[in-house]
Amino acid sequence: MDIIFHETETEVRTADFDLDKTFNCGQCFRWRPEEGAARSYIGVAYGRAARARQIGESVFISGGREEFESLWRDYFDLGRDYAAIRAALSVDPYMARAAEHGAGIRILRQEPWEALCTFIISQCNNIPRITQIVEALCRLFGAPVQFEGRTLYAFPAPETLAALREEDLAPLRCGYRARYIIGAARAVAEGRIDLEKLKDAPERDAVVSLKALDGVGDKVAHCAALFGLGKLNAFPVDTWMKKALESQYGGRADVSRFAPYAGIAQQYIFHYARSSARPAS
DNA sequence: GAACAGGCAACTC
DNA sequence: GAGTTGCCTGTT
Repeated sequence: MDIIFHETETEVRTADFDLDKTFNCGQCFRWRPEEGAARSYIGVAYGRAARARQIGESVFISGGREEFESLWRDYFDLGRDYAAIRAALSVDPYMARAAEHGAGIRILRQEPWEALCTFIISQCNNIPRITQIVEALCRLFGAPVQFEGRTLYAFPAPETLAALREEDLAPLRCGYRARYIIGAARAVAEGRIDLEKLKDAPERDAVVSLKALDGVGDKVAHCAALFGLGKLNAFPVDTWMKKALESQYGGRADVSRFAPYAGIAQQYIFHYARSSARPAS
């Protein structure tokens, strides 16, 4: 992997980074395709706005060395050897195909609160609507961030949402999830759950702590652990995964074969199952 | 109108 | 403990 610092952008050159797959494999909801530009996205993470665009095997991320080293290198998980992980995960023909198909996906290290909150919103919702609700949440309650003359919004802090009432979330049209969002925000803001601390806890303990929150079950807890706490062995099972596991392993999937990277295996399977069910984009 | 969408909790037996 | 049902809202 080569890192090249240009005047206003940092170039990451590697065969193992595919922006389209990384942003569209369902792990995040805050990177939007830039209109009129292919393979170019604008998003906000950790309160910083950026453009990420890809040309061939080069990904260009806005910002210089300081910003790249302090944020984007970790955010895009660029220190990890995904090719070696794919090889280790290829323990059966199906998994090998899924891994091959998902080459280039990187698990983003998102803000813990953002991951928890967006996956609470995701329950029983489709992706366009999740994106819409998350955007509205940020627009209404997030801090504005200027980027190239446009105003974007950071993900709202738990403290901000903790001060709201359920009715304040009515414009989001997120239904019964409003109660869960406020409840989780208060738990975080009041220190009843310490997400930063859970980053260092064993995955099993982190999942148990997350599930103590109202509205957080197995699936959401594993998503928050995988995408927000860096627990790469967390294995969220949603309806897509259920179908894929059922058809490939007869419902008796032995996830321990994928340790310690079951979460990455999950992303490969999820992406593979979904893209073979839809016309290629 | 009914069924469903990247679940969860409360309730049943 | 496995299975069922209501929940907000929007789309098909």
